[in-house]
Amino acid sequence: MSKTSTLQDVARVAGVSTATVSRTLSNPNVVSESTRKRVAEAVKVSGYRVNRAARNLRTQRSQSILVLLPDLGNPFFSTILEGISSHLAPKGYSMLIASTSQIKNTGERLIDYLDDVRADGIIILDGGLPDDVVKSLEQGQSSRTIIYACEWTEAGEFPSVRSENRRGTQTAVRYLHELGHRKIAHVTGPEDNVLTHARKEAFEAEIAALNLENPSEWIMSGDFNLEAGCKTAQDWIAMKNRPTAVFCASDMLALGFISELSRNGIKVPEDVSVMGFDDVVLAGQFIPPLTTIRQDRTQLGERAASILLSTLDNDNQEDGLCKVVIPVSLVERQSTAAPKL
Amino acid sequence: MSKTSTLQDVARVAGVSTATVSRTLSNPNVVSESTRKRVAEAVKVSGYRVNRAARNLRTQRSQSILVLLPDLGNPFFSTILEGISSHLAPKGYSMLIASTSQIKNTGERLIDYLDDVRADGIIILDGGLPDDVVKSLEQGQSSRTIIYACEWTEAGEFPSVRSENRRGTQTAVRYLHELGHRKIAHVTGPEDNVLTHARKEAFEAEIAALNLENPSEWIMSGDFNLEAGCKTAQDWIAMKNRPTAVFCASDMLALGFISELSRNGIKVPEDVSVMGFDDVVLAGQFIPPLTTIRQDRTQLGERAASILLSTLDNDNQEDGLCKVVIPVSLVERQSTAAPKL
DNA sequence: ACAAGCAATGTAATCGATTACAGAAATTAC
DNA sequence: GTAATTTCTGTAATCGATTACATTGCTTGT
Repeated sequence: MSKTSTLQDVARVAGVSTATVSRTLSNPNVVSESTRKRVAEAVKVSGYRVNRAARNLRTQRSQSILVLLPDLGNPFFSTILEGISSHLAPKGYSMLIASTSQIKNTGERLIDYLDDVRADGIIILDGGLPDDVVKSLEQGQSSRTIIYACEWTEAGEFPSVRSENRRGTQTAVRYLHELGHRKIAHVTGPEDNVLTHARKEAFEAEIAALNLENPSEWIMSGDFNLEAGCKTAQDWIAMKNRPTAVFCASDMLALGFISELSRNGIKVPEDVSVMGFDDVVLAGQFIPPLTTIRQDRTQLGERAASILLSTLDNDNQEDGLCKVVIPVSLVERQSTAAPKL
Repeated sequence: MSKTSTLQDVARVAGVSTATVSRTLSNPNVVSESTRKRVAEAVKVSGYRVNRAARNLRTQRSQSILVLLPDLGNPFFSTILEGISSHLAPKGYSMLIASTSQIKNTGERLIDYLDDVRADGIIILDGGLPDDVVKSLEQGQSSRTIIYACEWTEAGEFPSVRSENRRGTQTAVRYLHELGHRKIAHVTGPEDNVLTHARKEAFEAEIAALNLENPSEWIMSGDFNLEAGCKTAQDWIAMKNRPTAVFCASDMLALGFISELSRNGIKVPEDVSVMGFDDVVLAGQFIPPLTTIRQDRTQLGERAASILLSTLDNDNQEDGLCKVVIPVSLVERQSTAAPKL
């Protein structure tokens, strides 16, 4: 029916050339006041909308950013997405989403998104991309239009935004120590994850610094999810020499841990103190409310988006490979207490 | 440096015309065996990747779908997204994400995404879009390329995929009734939501059918989140004539409800039975594990995507305004029990 | 043997915006 | 008054793929 009108149509109505219309739209101050009005009017009557496909072809820009997550089903990431999106939308950028498992399955190459003119940049929330994929991304100047958020990779050089994982862990351990705990255990995240390593190393360092007991069974390997928390709680129950406090590498772990203990009649924090990391919405409402280290996930997303956009727009190379670290904070709730005598 | 190669380049290498290359790629069986090989070889050596922007312009298709959510930060939707994405990716479609609040803020018109050639179709997860927005979408044949998932709208005619909200609610009430409860309350979702209405009406209908008591204070208006659950729990506590069972319109509500009760020393299910709706990951791990009505959110997303894609591809008009309803099921856990005598 | 049909390929128009370049008009300089 | 600028606008090339139409050569039927 009424096909959407093109620049041509607007030009005809306004009685000017398409070049003038285009200029009026993208750079109003180079045309005269009068044409500006005429064109504005013509745009209005014809209901003109720029055709993105055409613009994208000509400019070789897509005005959209690809966000890569390890797992779409995991609610942990939604807040980060919110942060990213809130920065992108006002600047006219769209947000494309894909999961890394998808990428692996379909055999798509990430770099294609860029070459393709499907995306102008990529925000990666998954530190676990295969090395060859990362290497291929690193080539050319494309590495500048890629940024890691939350997680990062050691397989290549990319700008990144992350939380203070070390300081957060240190804070947690010290807090437990100050409560009087001397037997502190750690439940880690998944084996091959950068966050897991960072937090585990920081944990061990702090335990050493405080001169605390550290049998190897007190480092329990888990995952970031509830199930792993339940499983490791079983391990804790089975221990002869039980730690009086457990620092979990994620809130979900901690919640699973607590819930499994509770099913076995063990009380938190009376019998054991449990801490998490993240401060997900639920942490404050759990029973008991969870003491945890708060990561500002919204800001994580916002900063990543903002850095990416600024390098895209100004292509100011000086910025270099920036690495931004977002502060974390201790949120004291009721899952922790002084140890029983 | 090495600019990505174009169809022209491939054509030159293979010694054929661009038309032939294009045909080989999109419709291999119309070219001869020998050219097919030559072109395949040329594509490989030149590392050719189709330029999406160019293709999009020519075909007036973007090979991407816009998904609109009410609130990106809400983890409820991530599983639906997972379902959508898993269907889109293998078919070569990308997934664009925007939140409706964004749309309202930036004053963007949704229809533009379609006119724009930014998206070929839209999946809407928010039944609460302003009426004028919905109306504008309904015009033209664009209404066919829009589908509501999970929620829906009464302001226009669109295909949709939803869960059995009525039957789910009925199941919940009957289950509580069979446990022996005669005083059953309902905590609703947010005021203006279609799911809220559907569940509330179904609740009232079933209460009437079972001939149960139904004072107005037993319909408590809430929201879908934890906070509302806490607030309404206060209301329950303040009641003189307390219901012995509470059916909440969402799991988050139920979890908030339970956690607030627990803070006040009231035990679930001993003192009151609480049910939710959704079956979020956490429901099974909460203390106590939550009895709830399970919605298959992955399937919700998958079906929506699959219907949308099939109308896009075949544009088989016969399908008409389909309305798919996905079954729900009762998940019996430990937040419900027979009432105290 | 010749028309008709088919298969494979090439030529060139096309999608709709952006922008380099050029030209016209108006302003300023001296 | 003429040259030099500046300001504004138009012409036309361009981005890279797709595809209608034309062409060529070959098969097939009678």
